[in-house]
Amino acid sequence: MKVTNQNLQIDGIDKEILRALMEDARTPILEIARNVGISGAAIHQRLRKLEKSELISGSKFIINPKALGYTTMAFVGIYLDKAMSNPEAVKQLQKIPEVLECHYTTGNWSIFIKILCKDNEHLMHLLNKEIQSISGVSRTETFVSLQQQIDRQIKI
Amino acid sequence: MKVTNQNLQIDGIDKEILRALMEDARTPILEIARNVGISGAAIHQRLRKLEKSELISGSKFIINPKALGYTTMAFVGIYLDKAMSNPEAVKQLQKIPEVLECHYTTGNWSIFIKILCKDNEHLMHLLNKEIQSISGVSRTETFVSLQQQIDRQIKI
DNA sequence: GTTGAAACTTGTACGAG
DNA sequence: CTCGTACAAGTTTCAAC
Repeated sequence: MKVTNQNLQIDGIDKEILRALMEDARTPILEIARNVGISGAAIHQRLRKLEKSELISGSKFIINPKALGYTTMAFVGIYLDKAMSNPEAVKQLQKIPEVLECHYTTGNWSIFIKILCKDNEHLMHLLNKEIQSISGVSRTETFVSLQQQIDRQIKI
Repeated sequence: MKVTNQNLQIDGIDKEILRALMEDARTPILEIARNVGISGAAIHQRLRKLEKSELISGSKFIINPKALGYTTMAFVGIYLDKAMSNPEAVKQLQKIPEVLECHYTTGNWSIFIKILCKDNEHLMHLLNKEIQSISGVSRTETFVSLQQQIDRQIKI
């Protein structure tokens, strides 16, 4: 079965390859080849095709933030003064390493971010000192994640 | 119960290893060794130590959802009826592949999720058909991410 | 902790079906 | 698109420092 998305053609074998690598980026090509039942060279060539298309945007080691003492995740909705340009605020947020995601969203807030901190004190410092001190930020609304029950990529 | 290992000792070399692998999980050990200036065997041993500690929770290929036609990311705050148990709702959300993250948060909402969809029609379907039909869900509030400007892991 | 070397496994290129 | 082969490169183990 072939699925066409834009100009990209991904068949079942490509999906197998991606699924294996999405789970563990260091899975050897030859191991995938054995599981799928075609030669390593074929897998290799398909991988190159997939990389050349923009389907694969990289591979990453995932570190466990808890092991580093980062136990508190929170989402913060940020209100900006009308005069304040969004890109300028993002530039400032970029400098705060605890900011993991930053979105320009519809709705109440100008900016919506995900942050990771060590404890409540750390969270308070981030909110009151780091984020509130960015010029243009007028107000924030914070939601602490008590537990993350799902964390995954889109299914292929 | 396992206690998070706070007395983990990470030196500069470990950090170099992690930084290289966080950027590209397929970076060869020997390449890291050359950059750091110690032998491949030493890097290998350190990596095993890091993997045995719970600092590394895996490695993943990152696929670009846009190449699959998923262009719209949104956050949805979900209100649950008081009678509804959170775990049951999460179980239902787990079945929806477009739900990438699910958090139990403080604040207005019982559940806060991140979803990825192909277009506005798809988004509407998810909200009105998939999510609203979960028993116990009373109301939702949606924030569409028009642009994601930051996406990264915690700095080490 | 680190090392180099040995033994083994993978990655990659290429010609051919 | 796939394969087999062949060589380069990376991984893993281990005795020894």
